[in-house]
Amino acid sequence: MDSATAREQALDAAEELFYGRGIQAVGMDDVRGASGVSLKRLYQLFPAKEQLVEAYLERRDVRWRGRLAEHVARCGDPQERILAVFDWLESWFGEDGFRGCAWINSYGELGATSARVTAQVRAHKGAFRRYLDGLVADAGLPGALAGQLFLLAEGAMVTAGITGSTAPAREAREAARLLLRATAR
Amino acid sequence: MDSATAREQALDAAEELFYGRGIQAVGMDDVRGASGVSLKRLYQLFPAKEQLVEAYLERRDVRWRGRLAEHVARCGDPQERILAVFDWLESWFGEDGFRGCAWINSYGELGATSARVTAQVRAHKGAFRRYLDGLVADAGLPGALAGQLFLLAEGAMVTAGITGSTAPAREAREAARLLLRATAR
DNA sequence: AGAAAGGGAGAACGTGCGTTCTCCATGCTG
DNA sequence: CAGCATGGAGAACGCACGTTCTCCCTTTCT
Repeated sequence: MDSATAREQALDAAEELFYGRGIQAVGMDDVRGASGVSLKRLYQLFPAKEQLVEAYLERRDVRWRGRLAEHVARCGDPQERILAVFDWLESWFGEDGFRGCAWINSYGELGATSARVTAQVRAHKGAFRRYLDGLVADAGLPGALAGQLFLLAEGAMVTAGITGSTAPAREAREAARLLLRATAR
Repeated sequence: MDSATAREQALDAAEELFYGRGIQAVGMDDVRGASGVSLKRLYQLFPAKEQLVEAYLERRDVRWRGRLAEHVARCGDPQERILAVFDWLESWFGEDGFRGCAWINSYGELGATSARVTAQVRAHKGAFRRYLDGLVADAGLPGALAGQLFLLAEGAMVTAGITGSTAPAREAREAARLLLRATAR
């Protein structure tokens, strides 16, 4: 088996297990079993578990923001694009196996012990925040709105994860709509 | 040493350690060292670590909601009371050792493996949500507003925890103020 | 064909930790 | 004083898991 595909398979298994069960609850042996990549090869590709965790978060970050941006870009109107963020959240919350935001969960698990994980969580949230900044600027709205939308989105992710409901996305969307109207005047 | 005070000392130490370092990163021996309560006694009081964790979350829930309600009750005006929630969040975020919401962090750590912890997180968030429901009803505002305020508060807690800044509380307060004005008419 | 390198399966090693046990000191009861 | 319960200190036990090692098979190069 090719080394690049072994890496992908390992990351596929790691993502499903880490996200679904939590990072600390998953052993390297579980990753081996789910991926079919032997322990020897796993440790060649990722010299320690922490590096597998980092690679998991990094790849998921790229994909997550890509999926969001792709969905949002389908909207032409700048204000609609802002609301489309919350529509996408709703469809994400409804996916099988949804269990909250991977970065918020990772922060809860490892934020106090791993500086690398904390840095990756901050980087991910910073990138999402800047993405919202861009959408708000494109709509010609004041920058302060982006922070408020960000908080709504984060609150929705956390609440959807804990309750298992998609409703927070719609509530956040409605709040965002009101804030847009109030801010645009 | 009295059994009741041993229990309090154990819980004091457990709370500081679990909240500050994460639950899984803290061993029963750490709790013993920090509390001065011997292992034998610890296991008499809490037959397993999970029960110590539950007692920690439960006691913190009562205290957390008590402190919030106490602060909010100092405001006479019903609409001001709603905004006072976010003022209290800001002072909480600024406390030494603040590291985000204990329940959100616990959910990230143990939500996938411990049904008891998940239930306690849901109970805590449900109680906070109902508290907001009450404040909104007292102000004569429509119930849908409470859900939006709840999401703002949750987003602020998560973001303050991850970034270590108190700013999310002010951003959430400003968003809440706008939603109040937009909803009140 | 023979040698050598690579990889898989899984045993082995070391450590951390939840939990229990041993041993001993202390203080109370008859 | 004898005896007994209580509790502390810390060793001991069992297990899980991150990491490494052993053994064997396959493939490839000469």
